[in-house]
Amino acid sequence: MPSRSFRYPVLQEIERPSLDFASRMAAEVFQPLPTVPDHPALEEEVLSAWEREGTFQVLREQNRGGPKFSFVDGPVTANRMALGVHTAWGRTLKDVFQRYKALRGFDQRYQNGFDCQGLWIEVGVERSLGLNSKREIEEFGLEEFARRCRDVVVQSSEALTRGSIRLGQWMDWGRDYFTFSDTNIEYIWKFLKIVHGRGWLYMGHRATEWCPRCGTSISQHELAMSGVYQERSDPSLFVRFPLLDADGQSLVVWTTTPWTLPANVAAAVHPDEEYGRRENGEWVAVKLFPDDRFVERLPGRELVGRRYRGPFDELEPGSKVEHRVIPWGDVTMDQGTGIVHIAPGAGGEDFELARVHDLPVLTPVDEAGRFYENYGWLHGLSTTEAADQIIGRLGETGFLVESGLYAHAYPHCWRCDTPLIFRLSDDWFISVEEVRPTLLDENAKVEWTPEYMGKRMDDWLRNMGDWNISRRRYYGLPLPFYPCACGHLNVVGSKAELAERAVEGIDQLEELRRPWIDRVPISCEACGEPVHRIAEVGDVWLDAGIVPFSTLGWQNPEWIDEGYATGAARGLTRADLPDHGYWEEWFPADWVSEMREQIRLWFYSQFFMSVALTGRSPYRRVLGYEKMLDEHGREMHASWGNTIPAEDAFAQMGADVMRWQYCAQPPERNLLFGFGPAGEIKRELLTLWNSVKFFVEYANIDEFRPSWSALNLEGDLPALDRWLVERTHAFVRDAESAYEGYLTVDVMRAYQEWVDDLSNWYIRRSRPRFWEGGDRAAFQTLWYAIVQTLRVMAPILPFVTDHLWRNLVHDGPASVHLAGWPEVDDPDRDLLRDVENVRRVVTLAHQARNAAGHKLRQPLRKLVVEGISSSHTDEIADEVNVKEVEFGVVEAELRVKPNLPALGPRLGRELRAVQQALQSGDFEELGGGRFRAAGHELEPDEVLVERLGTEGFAVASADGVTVALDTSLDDELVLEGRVRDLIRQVNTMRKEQGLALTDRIVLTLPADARPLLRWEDRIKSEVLAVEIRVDGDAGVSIARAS
RNA sequence: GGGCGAUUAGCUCAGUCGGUUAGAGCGCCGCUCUGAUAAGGCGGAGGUCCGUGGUUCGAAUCCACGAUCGCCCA
Repeated sequence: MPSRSFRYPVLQEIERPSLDFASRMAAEVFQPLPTVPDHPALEEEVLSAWEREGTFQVLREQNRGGPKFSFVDGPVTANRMALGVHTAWGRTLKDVFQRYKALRGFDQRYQNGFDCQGLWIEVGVERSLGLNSKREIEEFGLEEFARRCRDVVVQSSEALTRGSIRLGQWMDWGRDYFTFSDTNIEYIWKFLKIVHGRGWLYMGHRATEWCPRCGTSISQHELAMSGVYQERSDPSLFVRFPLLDADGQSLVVWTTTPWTLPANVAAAVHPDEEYGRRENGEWVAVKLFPDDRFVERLPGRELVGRRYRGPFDELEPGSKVEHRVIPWGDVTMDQGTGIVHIAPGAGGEDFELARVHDLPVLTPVDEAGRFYENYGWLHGLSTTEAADQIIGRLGETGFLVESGLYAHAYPHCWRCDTPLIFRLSDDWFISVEEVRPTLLDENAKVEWTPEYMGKRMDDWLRNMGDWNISRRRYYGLPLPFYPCACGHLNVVGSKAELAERAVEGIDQLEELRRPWIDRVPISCEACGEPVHRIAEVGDVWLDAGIVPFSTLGWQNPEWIDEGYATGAARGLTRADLPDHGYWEEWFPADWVSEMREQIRLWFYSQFFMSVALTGRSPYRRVLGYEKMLDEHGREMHASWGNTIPAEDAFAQMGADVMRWQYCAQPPERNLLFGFGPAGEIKRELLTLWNSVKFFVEYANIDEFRPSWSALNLEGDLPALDRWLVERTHAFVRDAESAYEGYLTVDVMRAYQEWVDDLSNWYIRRSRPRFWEGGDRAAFQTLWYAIVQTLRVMAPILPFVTDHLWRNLVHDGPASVHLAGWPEVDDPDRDLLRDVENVRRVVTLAHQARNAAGHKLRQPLRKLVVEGISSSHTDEIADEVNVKEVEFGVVEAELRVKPNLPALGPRLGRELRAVQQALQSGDFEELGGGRFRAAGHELEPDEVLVERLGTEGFAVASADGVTVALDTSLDDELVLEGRVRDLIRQVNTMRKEQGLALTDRIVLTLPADARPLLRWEDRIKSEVLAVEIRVDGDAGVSIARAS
């Protein structure tokens, strides 16, 4: 191939910070590397270097004014006292892409956020205080309770920050947003007021999932959190409802919630399904009991309207109800009886049916899930306590047909794990109907990775109900709703408005929070009478969803330094409240990333709020990722002992290894995280480490001094060096497109292939050039390739890359993270392909050697290669240890195979005959690479020619390439083989005796080794011997020369 | 019940547009190379590509039906 003049690319020169100048000048040599890196130790060193040199600040300064990359961090709930390895996954991804964008010169905000309110925090405090109900919290005192909650946030945010820094995450620590700041709360108030202005806000009475322990309803998206649905056994009851107008006949219903039976008002049948009456008078759906005998059959619609006696009509609420049969198209025929017990006060769909059919609504249990007084003997019992008694009672009254147990997935409270019940409650909602079409349109513009997550969002947006925003709790956003007896709903939109309209109590308002805010009544804007706030607090996802507005200063007229640090956040952060111009610059986010369950949580809440306020999505692009499991694929549970605290992972594998594990993971699959995979990763990292170690050892010996500023050398490079440079450029390009696609897994794949090429081809091929020294091109090329790769991998492995960078780059940027992204030319793909071919040939030749039983140390005469050509004959000869490489026809039995992609379309059905003829050797050679078989003439590009073995040759074939190794030996070859054996033996001895690479020796050989002295010079130079002595019948021995 | 996805070696997973002998890593066995390597290379054992049917010269790949698992919704 034509020699190609190579030009080193000009690398971006960046002035390095002066504070490091002195220490750089002192480092005159490369620091020798230990055999194995101690990741945790070197990471601590790098962390202190970053700290000492202010590397992150320098980076931000360097990129100031550059193009903007807007990332908004989803807040992490500040309730845990240590970083978890699953949180570290997300934080790693966020950090990787921020670091990548920083290398590309992007200006970024780097604001971290904490979620500070809501049940998660409350429940933790309740536990630590030993409180177990809302009543006990109120007795404890809401003021002190609020302070305890804040303490949790303070401690947790410190712990999470420490862990994140250790992970290598670069954020603007100290300017974090805390969602419990008054500023954040005020922004939500503003949002709610706008929403109210559009008429979307309403108080609804509906059945919702309810946690009896927390005493609050649970929203649809809280049900989406992982761990909510758990397997559980419930009673399975078949219950008889006697028909009033037909003696001896009854409807049979099936239920798994006995406690709802006292609230029964109706029974639903499918109007179009067939129902049958058994001999004993029981009506059920025919389809569900196909083997039963029925004395009468009716379509469901003819049962509609019939009245029956309720199961607990002896209790006051049931006695007042006229129980009847209603039609319902959603009655399913897969389990139960086909007749559904309807209790509108205790079931979601039941409640909807009550509206349609104008049914009475019975609410059997209170906030704590206990029966109300008018339920007589059930009064005060919890739903589970009541179940047994209800079943017993049904047995006594003859209503019970059958009882058993039923295992199913049942929802539990996402925080306290209590089984949820359905309960009617008054909750505040935001209607979504009007904005739903815009939500769908906007979501279609968002680029989701993986794509199916966007579809999930779309499904959710299509099907979600109105947003239940109220919670009957304490430590949360105070909903600014002041309903007046006059019928007017006052919604306060800001602290200033509150102060203006306050009737009293404004002076004691420490924070916009219960209990202080509840002491501030305002005057009704309609009638002027004093009105009080409702007691409810807001859904935490309002807190997180407003972040793209509250932290960026939306509609804020003037920038306020540290203006975000208000209320409970005062003293915790120095975050500013920017002005509206800033918001315009940074909104919407270019990219956000969280785990998949956030689709219905944070991805949704901010999306909803943003579309409501601006008509636009708050983000352009999303990276979602799946779940973390242990290395065997099981869920991580503290009780199973398979959780890994991030602290342990930092100490035992190191942050880079963790980050590798996270980044090697395709986001659409669950991550199997653990120490086993970490061990593999450590081994893989070793290859790069050892490559650098190799470079450092010989560069020190050779006193090689790379120069960052003189990288733009011109001139021809030896072919192998040119190849490594092109190979590295190809890697840079591949990594670049992987990063741009937000797929770290592709960066890792490209890196692993590159390292293999570096270590198992370039370095292995080049070793003698480094031993001999003086080959500037070799050192320069290896240095260049490693240094470029460090830059590419710096976002993923920020510690080990910087550690190596600081050792290798003496006059360039002080840190790899300040070095920018390598600018490279398009790689020479022809050259890369050529070397790939060489490696294919070498692999085949090694196979052939293996088959022939000749060790690689034994030189052979000739290798013949057919089916491929290459200019790299010397390299092949050297790798295969043969004297001669010949490209041409292998003199051996032909094997011809059809080239299917070429022949298939042309021959169609005839192909099979040709294939068979070729396989059985029934073909004619026409010359020029053409063949005739089964009556068809085959062109050269329509066949693949391979060769089978032949006398005196070892042959190997694959994919149309054949190599034949001449296996005959002569005295000369045998002698040379012995020489190589000896060299290897001596070098092993050198190593065993601990000689330095540069030590010279005196070699003593036994007499029978005398013939080897024909190669004396070669032996001397390869084992660094100054003298070879021959000494009778002693063995081989060495001594260090003085 | 509806939707989405998956099912490939002992384990974890690749497998491009339908194409020749279905691959990798780890683990196991044998051999080998080594002057950076605790690595590397070569070979072996190990496969009902979930099943059935279809389309096609040709199916792990496309289509249909079914099974199992996971996730989401109800």
